[in-house]
Amino acid sequence: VTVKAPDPARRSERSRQAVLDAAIRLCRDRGYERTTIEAIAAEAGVGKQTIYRWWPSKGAVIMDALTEESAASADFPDTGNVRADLRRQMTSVVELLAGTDFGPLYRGVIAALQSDPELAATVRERIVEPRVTACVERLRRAQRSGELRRGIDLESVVELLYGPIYYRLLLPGRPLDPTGVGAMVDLAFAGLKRSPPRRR
Amino acid sequence: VTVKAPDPARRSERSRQAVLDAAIRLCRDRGYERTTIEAIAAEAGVGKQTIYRWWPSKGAVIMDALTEESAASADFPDTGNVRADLRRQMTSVVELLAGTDFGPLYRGVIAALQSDPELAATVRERIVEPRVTACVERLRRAQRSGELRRGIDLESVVELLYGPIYYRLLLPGRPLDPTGVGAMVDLAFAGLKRSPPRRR
Amino acid sequence: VTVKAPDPARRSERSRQAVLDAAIRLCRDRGYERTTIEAIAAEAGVGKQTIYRWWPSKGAVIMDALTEESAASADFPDTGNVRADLRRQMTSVVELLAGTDFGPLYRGVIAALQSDPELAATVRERIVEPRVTACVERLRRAQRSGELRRGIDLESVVELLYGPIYYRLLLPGRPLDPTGVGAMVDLAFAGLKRSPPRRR
Amino acid sequence: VTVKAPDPARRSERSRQAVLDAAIRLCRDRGYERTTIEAIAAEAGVGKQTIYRWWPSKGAVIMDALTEESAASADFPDTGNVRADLRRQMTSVVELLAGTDFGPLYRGVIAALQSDPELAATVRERIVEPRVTACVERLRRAQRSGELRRGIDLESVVELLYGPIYYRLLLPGRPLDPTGVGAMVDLAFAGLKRSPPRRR
DNA sequence: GGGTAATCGAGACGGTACGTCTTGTCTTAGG
DNA sequence: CCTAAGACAAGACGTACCGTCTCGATTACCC
Repeated sequence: VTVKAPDPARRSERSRQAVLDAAIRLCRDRGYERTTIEAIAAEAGVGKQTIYRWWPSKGAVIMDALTEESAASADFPDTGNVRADLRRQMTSVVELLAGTDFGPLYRGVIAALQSDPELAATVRERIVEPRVTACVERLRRAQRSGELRRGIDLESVVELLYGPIYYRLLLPGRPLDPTGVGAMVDLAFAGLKRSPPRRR
Repeated sequence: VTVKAPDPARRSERSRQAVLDAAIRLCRDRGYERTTIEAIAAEAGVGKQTIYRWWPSKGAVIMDALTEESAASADFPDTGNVRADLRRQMTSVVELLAGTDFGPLYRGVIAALQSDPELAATVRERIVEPRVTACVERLRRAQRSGELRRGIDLESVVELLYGPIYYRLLLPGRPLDPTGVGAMVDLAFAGLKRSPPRRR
Repeated sequence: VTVKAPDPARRSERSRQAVLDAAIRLCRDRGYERTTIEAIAAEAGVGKQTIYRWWPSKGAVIMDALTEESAASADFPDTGNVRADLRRQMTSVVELLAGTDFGPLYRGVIAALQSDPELAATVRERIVEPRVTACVERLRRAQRSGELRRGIDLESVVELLYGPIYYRLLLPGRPLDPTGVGAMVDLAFAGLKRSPPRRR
Repeated sequence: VTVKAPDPARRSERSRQAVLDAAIRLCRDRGYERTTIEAIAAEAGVGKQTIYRWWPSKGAVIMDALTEESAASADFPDTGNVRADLRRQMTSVVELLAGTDFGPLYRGVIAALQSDPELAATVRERIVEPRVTACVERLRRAQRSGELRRGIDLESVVELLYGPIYYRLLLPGRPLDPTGVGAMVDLAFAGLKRSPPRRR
């Protein structure tokens, strides 16, 4: 038995926009958790069925709304100085997460994704992977040009760079702060261990 | 009007245990999200009121259950070799998160905490802060003994170490894997940048 | 503003038949109440609009289907013996109601008509009145020929004859049974009261 | 597997009354068909679950409301004159059906019962059978005392008396009219056929 | 050791949202 | 212009849980 899929050609752009707008508006007003599909439909002036027809879950709606409003490209700058480029990129990521609606909404999506494999897949494909890939590529270029050590796993480097950001986004304690991101990148670059004294 | 607080002395240990056991059991069977207070009460053979009397939320119950079963101390080993100690410690953390029930439950708690400040505070106090503090102290000793560079913010180091773990715990893509943790610690120690050639 | 009436000349006979057939089929399978316009359209391979264009309600569709398949005339036999004619006629009515699909469908229509004046009017015109009129006429002839008492309201007689049938059709308890109809007619003819003893 | 039945001892009389009142009020205002369980719950200030817990269907609620407000006994008067007693009784039935809220509500219940066997059983037990039984008993006494012919099936007599009432209650055409009921009873008593001329 | 007060299991309660279903209208493409 | 198809706004359906409440029936403490 196959589920009858709706025909995307007949989709009402008007309703789609209304739903995404309403979702953003409600999340802003009452937060992700207290925003319901029921309320989104009412706020958007749309039948609930229209939402269920085109999105599998509330998280998916918010995901769409998120990628709609900030179609922020995953592209990395490449000025030839990888550390400067990473500082700039990570700082702008944190500014987005800490300074706009994006942060709280994204936190909600990540929370939802813990128990929603379909949403997890969407987030991976649409958010995580593109950025990982772009970052890895930038790092590879830096590695080739001798800015980075050889023999290190670049995906691990991505995690070393993004990990602390997610840590502060999702765990209570020190909330995200764009001003400290540069130092974090520098720390990752320099490493923890004491440099051996240069021989004179 | 003061809220009448229940008297802890009269609390039924039997019920408390039954609730925590039932919570763990249900979360294991159907996952955090699909576990309800209703079901915990039924499974534990306990009145719902008994749960609401002693815990503020489902997340708080799971938190208690979690800290009950793994009263894993936050203590850090100190063998004098900080890199080895960190490798051992981080590896055992990842083993707990990836190899036991703890991981999925903890993911659920972190998801819930995104919209529950009270739970967030509990997690910070009972889970995050003790470990951060213990880690910072171990790092400080290492810094004093010259194993670590001076002038680096130790809390940031903690985030650099734990960040990638939470990244892989909470984001879809590469799930946690205890075998790679050591390399990650090494990477953080060595840093990304190419070491300048030793002068001859 | 005038409602634009559809042009009957352009009506698709093919669709009309498909709808009526599907309606009968679905009512037979799942009963009147659980048959929906949605399902009729799907089963008939017809757009919903096509149904809404030509029929005002589900009840009207079933009404059409009913009068289509059993175009049973309302004509009364007239053999000169009114009691025998009524016995025959009422028995055949009950046989139709109790022995075919007609009964359950008709019950559904009568149920629907309680809250649908338009359907009520249709049923009155197409089902009830023709039969009442035919019955009254037959009774009038009987009255003239001296088989029936004079001075009795013939419409009331019709109700006395049909009433018990509808009673058993629509109320739970004794369901309709064609074998008892003759006795019922006899009872109506003879009346309840004890005949005064014939004088000797 | 047994369905867990709610405990009637814990039932809230307050809610029960509020539901029945609201049901009557809404049916009066918008009719049986357009009254929804949703609206009854809202109007009564009651959770929907409370309705679903205690009643199997909307029809059952209305049934309760009906038998609540008119706990009209099924008793028959017995003055010794059966025809007069029946005239009085049938007239008061018709007055109830034609002159109060009872009529429209009862029509709705009978409509619903056509596709709801459980409701049908309730109506049979609570409305139909008691009245049939009471009527049969009164008729039996009349039969014994010689007011009625012997050898006639008394249940059929009940149908002969009530049938025309339900006919006019449920079919479109001549609506119920209390003033004509007496004549109808007389007609049933006298029968249709011309009395044989008394011999001189 | 008897009174009394709080906790306990149980589960009904007023609510809210869920995800589904159907209604009757509207839109699109094809004949 | 009718048709098949089906998206749409609306809103009721019956279910699941929420957090509060009201019951008796145990406790466990105080006098």
